[in-house]
Amino acid sequence: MSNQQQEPRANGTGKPTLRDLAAAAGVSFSLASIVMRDAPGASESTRARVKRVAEEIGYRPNLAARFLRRGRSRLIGVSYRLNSPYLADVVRSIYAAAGAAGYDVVLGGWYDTDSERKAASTLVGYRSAALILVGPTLPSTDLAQLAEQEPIVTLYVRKSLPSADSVITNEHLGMRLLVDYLVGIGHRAIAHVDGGAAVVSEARRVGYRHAMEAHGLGEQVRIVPGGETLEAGVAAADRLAPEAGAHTAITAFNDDCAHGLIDRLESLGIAVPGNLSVTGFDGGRYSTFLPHHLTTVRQDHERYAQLSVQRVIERLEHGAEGGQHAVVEPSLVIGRSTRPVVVKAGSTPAA
Amino acid sequence: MSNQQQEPRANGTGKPTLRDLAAAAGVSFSLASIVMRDAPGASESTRARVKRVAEEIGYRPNLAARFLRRGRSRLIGVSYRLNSPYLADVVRSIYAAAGAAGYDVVLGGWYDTDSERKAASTLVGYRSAALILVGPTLPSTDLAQLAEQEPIVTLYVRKSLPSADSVITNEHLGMRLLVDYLVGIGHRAIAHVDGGAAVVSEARRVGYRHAMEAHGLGEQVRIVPGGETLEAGVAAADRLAPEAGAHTAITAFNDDCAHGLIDRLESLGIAVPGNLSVTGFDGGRYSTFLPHHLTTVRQDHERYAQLSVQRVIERLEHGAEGGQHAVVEPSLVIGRSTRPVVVKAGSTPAA
DNA sequence: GTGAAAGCGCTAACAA
DNA sequence: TTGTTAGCGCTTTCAC
Repeated sequence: MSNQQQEPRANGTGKPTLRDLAAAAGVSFSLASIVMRDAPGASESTRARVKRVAEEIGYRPNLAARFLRRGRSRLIGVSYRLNSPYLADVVRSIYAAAGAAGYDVVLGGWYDTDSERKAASTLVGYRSAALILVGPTLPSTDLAQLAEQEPIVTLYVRKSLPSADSVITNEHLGMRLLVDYLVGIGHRAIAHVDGGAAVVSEARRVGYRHAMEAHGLGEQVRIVPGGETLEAGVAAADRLAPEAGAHTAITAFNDDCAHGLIDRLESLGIAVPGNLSVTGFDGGRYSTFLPHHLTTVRQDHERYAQLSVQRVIERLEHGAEGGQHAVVEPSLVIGRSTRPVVVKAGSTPAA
Repeated sequence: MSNQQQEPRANGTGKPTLRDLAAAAGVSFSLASIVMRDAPGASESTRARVKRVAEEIGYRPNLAARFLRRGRSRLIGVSYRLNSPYLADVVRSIYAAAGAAGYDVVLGGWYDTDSERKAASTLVGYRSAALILVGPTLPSTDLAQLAEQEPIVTLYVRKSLPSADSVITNEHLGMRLLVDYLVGIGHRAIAHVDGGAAVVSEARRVGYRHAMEAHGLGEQVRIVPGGETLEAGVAAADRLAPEAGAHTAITAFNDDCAHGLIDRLESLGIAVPGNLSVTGFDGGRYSTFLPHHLTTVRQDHERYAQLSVQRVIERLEHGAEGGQHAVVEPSLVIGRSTRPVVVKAGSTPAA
């Protein structure tokens, strides 16, 4: 039918341009543009025809040109650590939330602080309108620099920057849920494996301490050096083994740490939860995973996504100020890594 | 010192442009451009000064403008399924390999076939020079359409398209390694839990069958319906339980399936590896994870990344034809989910 | 509905 | 080293 079988102009990229599309569809350049961006000003029939031709010749709007021309874009840059299944969940939800609000998402993946810096820089280079940094490890100075460029919101991590927003977990509550639960099933001697250099270590440590004190167990507070990895959990187990009898439960810094801890404890002949109850923290995809079925606290990743996107939109569209910090409440998940304290015959449960 | 404290022009985005940078640094527009793209033609001292000023005023090259102007870009689009820790590994390695070759990477995350289609489309919209599709689920028709636009290479999955490249696993070898190992430690009655609709199911199933036949165990071949998820593994365990005594080992379709299988078997009182040995397939980050220490085959994700990037470059820079399929050999990882067959007193090991 | 025109920020080639 | 220039492909405004 179309007797104007014209080939895409050799324009360097080999790909058809809007001008090619207009020619192929027999409409004006402007009309083609109107159709492709779903703007008003074209009849339904033309619209359908142009779209069909676009499909035929494989035309796709050049996003670089579009963004360039549009200036400030409806683009949210999302930077996140590859390789972390927990975070991937939230990224997925950000896609959904942003899409619903008419924003596009551009991803920047990273795996260490250097690559994170580069990823953020690239995202800014794309002239994203705002940045969502998922679990950033960047120091405040870098973050401050980014915050000067565009609104940023950090997820899971709160940095003390006047202009950055954040969505974070109520770490204290999380630890309290865990300790309350353990105390509720009879534990008293509960130790905590610390997160070391991890950003939220202190919050969890303090949360643990407060929760213990709230139960009048201040004397029982015991904090063991640890970290946020499987390996750190393994090392902590070695550290704990000599004093095995002294505790009946351990709150590990996070799920990975708990997994490492449990694995090593069992190798050392200390059964979990038989001899010792262990809890995690995070509630990611793999944490309540078979077969440990960790007792842990779960985070509602979708909520994080919604809050962060909402925040971005408030700042972008309603000119809201930065510096707000939303707090998400975690919830307790009871697994099989904990069990009630067995009261020895003849002894009385402590007060 | 710099008495030309001029504010960034209000250009809509609020961000400094190259022109602002040139003015702030007191150099010409062209020189600033030369410095920012590390092109020859500027003295070291100027270079340093311009870079410093760029830092000061927070100048970042507008990537959209740069790509637009450059036409065909040194940009590789990588589409991958969010939420899969295995794949994130390879994405990370693609970053490294691409970076080393002077390419940038733009990520497209997805979570179902629809969003995968959209992600791929966006990547093309960015005028990426080539596409690496990690574990695509897109049907061949979509892939063919993409392949018309630019070179594509599919990872882990081979589709029968004349123009697409792929990097895939030697599934047959993987299954053979597993079966050989099991037979070597005395197993004869080895069943296979199938992957169902998964793309590579057939290859693994056939690999299993061939390996069994190679050992003269064709009679023992038993294939149980399964799938690629934890849940599928659980269901398969239920299916296998009634005939528990009939097998001494199971090769599960993949690691997730194996995990589900083991977890359910143990709940049913069938110890792994005590009563039954189980193997996985994949070797991702979480598969040889504590505490199952699955016996499985591992894939060298870095190798996939290197091969795919190399392929992209061959096509882009040396005009190579598509349609090549690189095969990566997996390697056996011996864990704790398998153990030698215990020969019952009075019986003789079968021939 | 059309057609013209300006210009987003940049690269790259050129002459000075 | 500099300044100039011509676009990359698109959006958007305007008069027709």
